[in-house]
Amino acid sequence: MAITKRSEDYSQWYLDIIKGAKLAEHSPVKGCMVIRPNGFAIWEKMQRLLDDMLKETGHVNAYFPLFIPKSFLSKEAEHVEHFAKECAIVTHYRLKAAEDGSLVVDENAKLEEELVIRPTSETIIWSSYKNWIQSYRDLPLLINQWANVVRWEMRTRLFLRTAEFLWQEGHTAHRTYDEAEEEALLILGIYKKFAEEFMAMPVYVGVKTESEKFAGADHTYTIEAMMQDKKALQAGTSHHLGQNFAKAFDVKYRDEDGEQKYVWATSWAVTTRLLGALIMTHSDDKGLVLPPKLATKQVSVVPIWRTDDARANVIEYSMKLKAALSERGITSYVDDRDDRSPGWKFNESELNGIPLRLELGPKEVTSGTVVVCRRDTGVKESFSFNEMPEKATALLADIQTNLFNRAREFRDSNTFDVQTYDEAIEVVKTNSGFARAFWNGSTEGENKLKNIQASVRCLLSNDGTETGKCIVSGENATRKAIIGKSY
RNA sequence: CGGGGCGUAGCACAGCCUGGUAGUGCGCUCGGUUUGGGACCGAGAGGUCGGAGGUUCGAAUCCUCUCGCCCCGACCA
Repeated sequence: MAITKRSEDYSQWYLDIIKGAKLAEHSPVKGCMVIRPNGFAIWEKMQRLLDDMLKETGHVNAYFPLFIPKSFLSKEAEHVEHFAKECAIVTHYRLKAAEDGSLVVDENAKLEEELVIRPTSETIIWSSYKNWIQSYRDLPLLINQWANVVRWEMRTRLFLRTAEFLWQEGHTAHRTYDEAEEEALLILGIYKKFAEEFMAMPVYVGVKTESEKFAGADHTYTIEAMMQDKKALQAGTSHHLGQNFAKAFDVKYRDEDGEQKYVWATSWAVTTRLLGALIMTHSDDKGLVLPPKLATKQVSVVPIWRTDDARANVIEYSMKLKAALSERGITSYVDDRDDRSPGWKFNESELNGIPLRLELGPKEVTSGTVVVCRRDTGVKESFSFNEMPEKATALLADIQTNLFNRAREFRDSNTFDVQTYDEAIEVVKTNSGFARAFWNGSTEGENKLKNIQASVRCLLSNDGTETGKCIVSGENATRKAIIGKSY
């Protein structure tokens, strides 16, 4: 059920799917995205689930300004060097009418200090933390915000890299390096769990190389997924910021021993890119495929009739079914529009990724049955009306599992363990997926990969039992790298 | 910023090479028949052919300029 239609032009294909399912579209504003209600509903559900996971682990939400004084950004050297290249800047606060009636910028309303529209909020948040943190008793500080950010990318791509995007960004402060490390790993685990259990998207978990890490971080953890065209997508990152921002913003606390110490920090984020990841992991030629746990409507009920009498009857049964499903916590809708044929409704629910479709016509009413069709496999079955709700629960669970297993098998069968650099190149060049190999983390090795548009996606976690030779330097290495092309 | 491609009806496109009444499919409106995998028939509405200039009796078509979009690279969640 994978993609066949446009595999040679995957990005165009998935744009078609998105358009068909009316999830999003390019905005009149260059590089930006309009998220339609259908798409936003999925994002809202993802937000809710992730927010719950964060709150369960002691995080709280807050909100910080959209505008950042330009000078703040320059306080952390690596940070500014990276983000300066892609900032939108507010320079004036007023327009006026020109002589020809058009609106022009009022040069008298020039800001003394320009404001940067946040590309990320470390700097504005740490300027607050300076005042909030005085004592070790104020730590840890575990704050998250849901917000929009702007990065003026040279090239944008719907969902995956828009000029403005929505995200959650966590910013925490801790007493010790180890405590910050624990936090960064806790979040990494939450991201992995969210991706795999809710999105049914398997991810490789690891650490970024020096050249790929977040600007201003000590080190960056990442979850990396494989899309159906075998390219990698960075799906979430968790950064250990060391004391870089604490020092840049002079955030110190008085410890138990009476000493003034800089705090240790983390930051972490996932974005509306996850919507793209979801689409590109599961969808097929018929349209979206949504994992049941993220589908806002899990079941579509299609009543089928010819006559008005039959119509009243099948709709009554459909409503009963919807109520029975609702009692089991399954969300559904009855598609009783009489200006669309059943075939049209079948196709539409598939386009929109509804995990289960129930068909209910005069035949079923007579026999006391319901036909059910699952989105992931297309398999149709018939169950008695009374056992349907129970079967639906089981089927939804099975679809959730099946989507994950299917995606994992795809990824695993397209990840190749290689022993030499040439083999790794071969894997990437033939678009066969990911190469996995020992890597000692040299920047020189990474630069070689750039020549073929590949990169080290992450260095996998290391249980210490296996060692080997780095495929670039030949030196001993303890970690394996995932190498591939990425979005 | 470099290299390609494309701008024609709400959407997808043909027509351009070789200048001569503005086309097709989907969608939309109306009428009828239909409805178990995107129904069918008939009638109808809808376009300054991205913009400006030029060549010509005549330009969607040829020439020049310009604006915009998409793709590929550098950049990136």
